Amino acid sequence: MSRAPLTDPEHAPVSDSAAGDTERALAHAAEHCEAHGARFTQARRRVLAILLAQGQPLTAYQLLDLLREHQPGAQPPTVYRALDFLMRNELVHRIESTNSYLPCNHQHCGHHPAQDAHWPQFLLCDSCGETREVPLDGALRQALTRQALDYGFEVGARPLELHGLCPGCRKA
Amino acid sequence: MSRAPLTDPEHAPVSDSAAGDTERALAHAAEHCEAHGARFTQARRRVLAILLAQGQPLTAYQLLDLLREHQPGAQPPTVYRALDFLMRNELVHRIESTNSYLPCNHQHCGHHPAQDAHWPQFLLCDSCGETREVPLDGALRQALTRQALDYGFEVGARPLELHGLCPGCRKA
DNA sequence: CCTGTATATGTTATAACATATCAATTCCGG
DNA sequence: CCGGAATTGATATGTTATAACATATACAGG
Repeated sequence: MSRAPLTDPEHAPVSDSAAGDTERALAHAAEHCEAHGARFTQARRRVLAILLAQGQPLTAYQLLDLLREHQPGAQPPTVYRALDFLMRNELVHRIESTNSYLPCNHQHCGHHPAQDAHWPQFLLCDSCGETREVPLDGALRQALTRQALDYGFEVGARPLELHGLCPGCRKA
Repeated sequence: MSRAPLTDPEHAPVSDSAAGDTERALAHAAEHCEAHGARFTQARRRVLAILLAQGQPLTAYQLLDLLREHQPGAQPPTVYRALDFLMRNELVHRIESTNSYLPCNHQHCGHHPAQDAHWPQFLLCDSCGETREVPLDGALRQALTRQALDYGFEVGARPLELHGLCPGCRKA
């Protein structure tokens, strides 16, 4: 599993617009937590901020390294607890096939039929690591549900992880 | 991730017919390897035999414990090497979402259009752990490929892991 | 304001999953 | 039999994730 190099979220990276996006996403997360009676603490905010700033999935220990720049005493449970919280609150997704985490882009919220809510799908480039969250298409959802039912299984709304090549890497 | 208790493959379990199935599968594996110039050694045979006898996915370390009953000095690399070999030769699959391994049931071999060969699919019961390998249905494959293409992605033939409830657990 | 209770965090250790490295052995074609 | 390639043995380590327990903080109700 090769991963791209990282940047320091506090100092270096991100264009102005990306930084703006991060701020908006953090504000949205804070609201969302408030609305659900969940506490959006410093540690949780920092972890989400790092993920938003990176723009790519990170492993828990990459996150830990970045978190330690702000919070030198951070330990693995610090990160895993924040990730658990963020996942419970639909703010972060875990990618099982790469043991990594990325912010929810809310593609699957609101704009689609109820069935698709919280049933996101990921397109993962095996060449460059690009990870794209997209809403689960109705036809695909139906085909999935249908085939499982052919064997008597009832599928839950777990994210699908589709591996392949992104547009850029297909040409190259 | 809770896992069912295990039995000793050499002594206890399996009905006569299951034992027969195991023998047939081992014989098939031996042929298959011979045909490909691959060496189906004792260690590899044992690992496959254990997986076949268990009738459920096993983690590498569960396998290691069982393997040690025959081969007390076995170490993690012993198991992982055997698994790598068996996976390269399409005799075993890895389930990413549970870090476990199970024998290929060859559902996806021969009886289906070329596109589906080596593109198996798994139905996983989140309640009892039952794992079923089934051929990838044409409609589903098409829907997958299609949706990925909508975003410019070209999907590869990675197994799908569909979580949900098996027929038995749906009732309960 | 204080105090009980739930929630969150700090800290240490360890569990669970997987690979690197290098030496010794085995297999098999010539 | 010889020599190279594949396999195995053995030790160590890397990577991902959680258990366990102590401490701190938030906050509702008296």
